[in-house]
Amino acid sequence: MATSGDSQANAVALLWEQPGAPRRGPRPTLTLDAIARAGIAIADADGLAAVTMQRVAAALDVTKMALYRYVPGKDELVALMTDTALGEPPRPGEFSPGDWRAQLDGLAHWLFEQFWAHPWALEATVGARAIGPNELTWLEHVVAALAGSGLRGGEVLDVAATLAGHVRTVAQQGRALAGDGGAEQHLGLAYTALVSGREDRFPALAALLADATEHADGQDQALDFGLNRILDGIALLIDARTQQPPAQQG
Amino acid sequence: MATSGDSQANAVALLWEQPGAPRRGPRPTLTLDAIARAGIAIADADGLAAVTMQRVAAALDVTKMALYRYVPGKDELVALMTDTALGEPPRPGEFSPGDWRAQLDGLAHWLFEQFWAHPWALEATVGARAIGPNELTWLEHVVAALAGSGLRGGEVLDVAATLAGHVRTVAQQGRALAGDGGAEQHLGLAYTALVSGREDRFPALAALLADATEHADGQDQALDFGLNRILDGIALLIDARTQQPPAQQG
DNA sequence: CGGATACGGTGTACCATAGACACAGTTCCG
DNA sequence: CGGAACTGTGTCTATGGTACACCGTATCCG
Repeated sequence: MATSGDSQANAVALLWEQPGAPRRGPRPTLTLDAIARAGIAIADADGLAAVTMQRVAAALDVTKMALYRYVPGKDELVALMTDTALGEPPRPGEFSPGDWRAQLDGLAHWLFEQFWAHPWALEATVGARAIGPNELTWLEHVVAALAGSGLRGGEVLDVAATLAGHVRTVAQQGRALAGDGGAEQHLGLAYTALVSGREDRFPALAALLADATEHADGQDQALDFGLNRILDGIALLIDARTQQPPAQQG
Repeated sequence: MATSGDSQANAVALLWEQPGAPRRGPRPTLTLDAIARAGIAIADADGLAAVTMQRVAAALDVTKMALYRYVPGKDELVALMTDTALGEPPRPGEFSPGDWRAQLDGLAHWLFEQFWAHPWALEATVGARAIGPNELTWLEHVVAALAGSGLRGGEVLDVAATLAGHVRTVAQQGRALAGDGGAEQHLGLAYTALVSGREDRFPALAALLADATEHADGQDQALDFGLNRILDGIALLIDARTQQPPAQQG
């Protein structure tokens, strides 16, 4: 399992190729989808570290070496799991046509739900990685929502990145707390434990925590708060663009 | 190396405890800082996967088991590396006092530089993890910048999360391209390769890419673009708050 | 219809890695 | 000066990813 190498290229091929089939020899017992789902079940239950070739194979009643007939290696298996777990994003254009803000909001919430349901997907999508069909479809919908907004191409991609980044962060922070110990319900409490006894070193934080612990807002609020700030900022730009000669050369 | 367990608690202790010393027995050959720096050098050069106890130990001319006298395990070593690599954030209040926007902008850029210089830190900071002193200091500065802005405590933390999330995302996307193959200079090119031949499935994306490939904006622009949108959105909220009876009970 | 040919699953093996444990050398305290 | 605390080392185990040879099976071609 190498982080480097061209496992990325292999993963791309695996994620994008059709299951179209030259049939010869014995019928395969497994399918890529079944393998992915077995891995997802393990990762959902016990985390990404618990996903070993051995365990996935055992869940499918084959030996681990059998898996290598379907996936080139573990990296590619994880990439496959990730895109499968994501699932196909909804088409927000059908529900709120013309309302880019509602569409982006919906897409962000959907993405959050996926990361929330499969927190290991956060770990699986750091560093250089292959982009799967479902992930690209999500991006397609974001781009479609912003078509005709007056934003330039690069800007649209940047908007998508900003949205995805925020969703990831909130999902991660929520899971970092609810995930392992399960004891701490709010990020503030984790900070409070660290700041406590070091108020001289973190005065602003200490003051904030002393005042904020009562009306703790959960991760839902954290998602919407940042999301609304980001969408406000985008709206500002779009408004500026649509009231001017569109997009001066630059 | 277990992702689960209470390695988090151990890491917290390791990151926060003073090197204060009961001295007896032979003088230690190493220091936590030297170990962290050896690990950082390896991770910078060959990625996080290349950081093994063996290799870190070899770089310090000891056996790998000697490291276990200093760190409880590899997870804790990585946590230590991460906070050490981050380094102490600058105090933006000294340079632009009273200007929260300039301060947040500076803090975000600083964080981006750290992640850019140590891309493995992105991988090291997913999932449940311990928060180190430098990371908390960064948060302290963000909170200090927003003190007196009229934002509520939870909202301030959410702002910090949004900023950090955006920085992480941009750093990650930039590295995902520049990192491994080094061939692709812009995210758009990676997308183009995938969309190409599937224009029917990704029409909006295809149109965007066809039009946007020339004026490609690098990761610097991606950072500033999203950052400005986020800061615009925050400014909107702050303005609204400061022009009204401050913070109706929520 | 019968081999050739591909293909799928298995068993065995190898290597790298994280970590446990007992031991031996070293320094300080009383 | 003797023991206690501490440091680095050598050895060992378990686990995980993956290569390879083998054998059985289903399909294709003549």
